[in-house]
Amino acid sequence: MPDLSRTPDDTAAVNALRSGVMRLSRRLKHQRVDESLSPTEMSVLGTLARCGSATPGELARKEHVQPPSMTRIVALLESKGLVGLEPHPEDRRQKVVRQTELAEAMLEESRRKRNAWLAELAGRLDEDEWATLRAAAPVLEKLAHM
Amino acid sequence: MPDLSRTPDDTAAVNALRSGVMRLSRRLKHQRVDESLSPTEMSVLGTLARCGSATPGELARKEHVQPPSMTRIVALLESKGLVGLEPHPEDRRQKVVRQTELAEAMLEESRRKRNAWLAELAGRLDEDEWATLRAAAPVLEKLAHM
DNA sequence: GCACTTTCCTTAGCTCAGGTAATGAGTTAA
DNA sequence: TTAACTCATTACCTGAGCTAAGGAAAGTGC
Repeated sequence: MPDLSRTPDDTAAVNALRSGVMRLSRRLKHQRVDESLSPTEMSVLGTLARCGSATPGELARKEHVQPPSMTRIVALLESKGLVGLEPHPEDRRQKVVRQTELAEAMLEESRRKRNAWLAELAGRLDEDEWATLRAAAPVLEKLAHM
Repeated sequence: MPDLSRTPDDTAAVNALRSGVMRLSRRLKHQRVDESLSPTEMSVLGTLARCGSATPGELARKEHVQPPSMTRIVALLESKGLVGLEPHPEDRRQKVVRQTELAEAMLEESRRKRNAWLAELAGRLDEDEWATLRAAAPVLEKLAHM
C-alpha cells in the first residue's frame, strides 16, 4: 500500500499530468525532425544509442510495444539504413539490432533541431518553470519505464 | 531570442522530456478509465469541465486537433450522452457543446480510478521525485498550450 | 534420440484516431 | 446583392498500434 499521506489532493496533479502529457505528445509528433520517422522510431534509435544493441524482443519490451509492431519498426529503420541486423551469436531465433553511423549522424542533427524548438518554448517559460521541467524530465522517464 | 544562458546542456533534458512524454503517453492510453473513451475524448471532457462550454472550433484549437476530427469526437461524445449540442445564440453556423451531468459523474469516477493508478506508481517513487512531478504538471500543461 | 513445449520473430488482417480535400450553410463586406 | 470568408461537416486516406496465427530454433522429459 503506497504512502497515503501524499494523496490528499493529488487528484489535481494527476489530471494536469495526464492532460499535459497527452497534449504535449500530440504536439511532439508534429515536431519530428525527420518527417519520414515516427516518434516511436526515433525513440528506438535513442534506445539503441543508449544500449548499443538489442534484440527486437528487448526493444519491444523497452518501448512498451508488442513484438509484431517492433518487427515492422525495425524493418522500416533497416530499409532506411538506420539500423543493421546481425545474427544472434548464441540463439539463431533471435537477431541483434545495431544502429548505423547514419543513425548516429541523424540523431546528432535531430538533437540540434530539437534544441532550437526547445529554446523557442523555453524562452516563454520563466526560469523557475524551466528548472522545474528539467528536474521532472528524468522522473518522467522513470515513470514511463515502471 | 530566448535566454541563451540556459541552453548549455539542455540537450539531455529535452531528450529525456521528449522520450518520457512519448512513452508515458503510450502507457496512459492503456490506463483509460472508460474503455470506450479515447484519451482525446477524455481530454475534451476535461476542457469542457474547465471552460463550461465551447464551440467545436474552439475545442479543436484547444486540443490541437483539426476541425473534422473534433466533429467526430463531439459526435461520439453526444451519442454516448456525455455532451449536449445547442444552437449558437449569435451565429447559426456554429454550435455550443456543453457537458451533461452524466459526463460530470463519469469524470468524478474516472478521477477516483486515476488516483488509484497514480498511488500505485507514486508508491514506487521517493518523496522528492513525486514532489518534482507534482510541480512539473502545471508547467507541462502550460507548455502543451503554447 | 525423439516428441512436446516454449520462446522468438514474423505474417496477415483489423482497428482506431488522426489528417486532407471538398461541400454546404451562414455571415460579413463591397 | 453579390463576393469572399468562416464554421462545421462529409468522404476518404494514412499511420501506428493491436491480436491471432504460423514457422523456426531451443529447451525438456522420456
